[in-house]
Amino acid sequence: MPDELDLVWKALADPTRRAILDRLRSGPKTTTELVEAFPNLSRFGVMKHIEVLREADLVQTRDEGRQRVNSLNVVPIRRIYERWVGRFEELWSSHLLRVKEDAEQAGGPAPSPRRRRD
Amino acid sequence: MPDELDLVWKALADPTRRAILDRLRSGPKTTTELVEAFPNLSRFGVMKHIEVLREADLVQTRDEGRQRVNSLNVVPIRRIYERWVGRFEELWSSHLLRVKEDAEQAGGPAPSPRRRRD
DNA sequence: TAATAACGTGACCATCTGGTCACGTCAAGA
DNA sequence: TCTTGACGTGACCAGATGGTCACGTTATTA
Repeated sequence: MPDELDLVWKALADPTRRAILDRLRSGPKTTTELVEAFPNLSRFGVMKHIEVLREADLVQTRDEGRQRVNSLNVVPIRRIYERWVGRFEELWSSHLLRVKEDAEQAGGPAPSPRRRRD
Repeated sequence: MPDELDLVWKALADPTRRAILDRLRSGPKTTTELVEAFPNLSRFGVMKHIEVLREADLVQTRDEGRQRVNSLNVVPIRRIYERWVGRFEELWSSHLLRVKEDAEQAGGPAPSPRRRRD
């Protein structure tokens, strides 16, 4: 059952597209600026990725003269977190509860929840 | 450039696979139990999805007699949150500052982003 | 106006992906 | 033992995806 965030998930599935979003975190960029950031891809390749991101509403564009400015839209990422990742977050914190002594030693946010002794 | 979490992203890109993970949140399930949850798919279709999830380490399996028990592993989801979503979270909270009133309205069903520490 | 720089479109192709099926293996119970 | 039920493997197919290119349009600037 594809939900309405499916386009977003599909867009995020590609490493190049995630890299583009990473670049846009520091601020809007023109298409050529983005293209130059990926020397191993052609202009069209990058443009296609931008288009996919645009259809997922992860990137918004506005034309400025003869160039196009692409800016990041964080809302869909937030939605994915709220509606999906968050529910699993509850689960991994309850895991922490189960192995509480461990968690309190590790100090919580430490990336060492590897222990699953059940 | 595909990072080591690429398999996880790719696995999450499919709505059926996300649905499987959703089912596993309530506890481990045998393969046939999962198959029965998706009447519109054949057994092999579901099994292929499980295999993809297994390769991404999102699902762990153990054999019990002639049946196989599939259980959820939240660690990769947590990693994705920590290494990727979290960085955008900073961005959307600064956005929140900028359009604060809007954010407080829209923040309804959100599990209140309590984790903001780095 | 002419040249160039920035972007868009459509066609095209190889590979990946989601799905099916035929057939085979292994374990439990009559 | 023989049958049945649960799962696995490999082949196969249609459609999606990631990538290229030739060519066209629009806007700046000399």
